[in-house]
Amino acid sequence: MGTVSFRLGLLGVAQDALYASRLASLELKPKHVALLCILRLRAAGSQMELAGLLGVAPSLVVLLADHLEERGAIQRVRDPADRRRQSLRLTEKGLRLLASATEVAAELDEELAAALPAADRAALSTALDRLLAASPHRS
Amino acid sequence: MGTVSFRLGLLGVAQDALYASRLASLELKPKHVALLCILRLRAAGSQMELAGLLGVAPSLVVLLADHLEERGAIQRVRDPADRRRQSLRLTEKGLRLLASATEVAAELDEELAAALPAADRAALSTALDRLLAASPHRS
DNA sequence: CCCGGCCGTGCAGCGCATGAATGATTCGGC
DNA sequence: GCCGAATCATTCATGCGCTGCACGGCCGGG
Repeated sequence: MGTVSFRLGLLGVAQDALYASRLASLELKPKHVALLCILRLRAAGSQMELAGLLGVAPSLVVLLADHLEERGAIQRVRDPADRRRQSLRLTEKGLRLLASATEVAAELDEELAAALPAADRAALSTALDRLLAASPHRS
Repeated sequence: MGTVSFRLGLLGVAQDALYASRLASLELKPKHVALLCILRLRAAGSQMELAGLLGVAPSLVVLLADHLEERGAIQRVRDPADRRRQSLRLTEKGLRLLASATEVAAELDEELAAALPAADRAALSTALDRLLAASPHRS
């Protein structure tokens, strides 16, 4: 199996599971972090838009947002221009929560780095960046 | 989110889902391919061992092996030395099936390569190799 | 020979995610 | 200005992958 995509899938799924377990103490899942991450750099217009960016069904965004709202990490604000839409806003608490989640990911990075020469680390990072930028649901 | 692990997880999960959908025509899932892949380069001693290598529960290996056996891709052979164990053997048909699955993955690689300079491609490949080699369930 | 432990297997349950149905809201045609 | 079609958020029922547990067959030491 010399294919990149297959190995990328294997490692990615494993990494996702690992990250999920480490995230348990924060009572979050990777998908929640992804949502917060998107909100941080581009304030979302609607949940539909988020569903597209995340690549999941709109009904799932509802559940994710519910959980984050209960936690006080985000606010649901009815768009005054179009009262069907809910604009999700990141709160201070949400920003701190995202920082904690990022911290956890940084710890994983260190463990990953232990098995990877510094040169490979940088190359991997830029490669992932470019793939993510070209990905259908970019973030 | 500058962390490598998080982006690796995102892309990996997406790639896995994409690969799964492309694999539908072969009536296989990525986990099946992973199993075949392991069998190809190290003939497995027991299903327990495979469960460890795949990082899944032993009862799942049963289902995966069932499906592959019905397809004639593998054979279950009772280990004569220890009749509790089942030695899984890759058949000719299984080898061809794995080749088809690899072909599908290669097509995905081309699509991936379209968004990635050749230099990055090679760097990504070696990085994934090293991470996989250092991974708890190495294959 | 028997008993504790391991292997494979069947089964029930859990969690994530989807798709269809509902209700509220907006927009376009006339 | 009104009415039907389209859109958004939400809920619910469903499917599916995976796990944990219990059972039966099989091994090795006492």
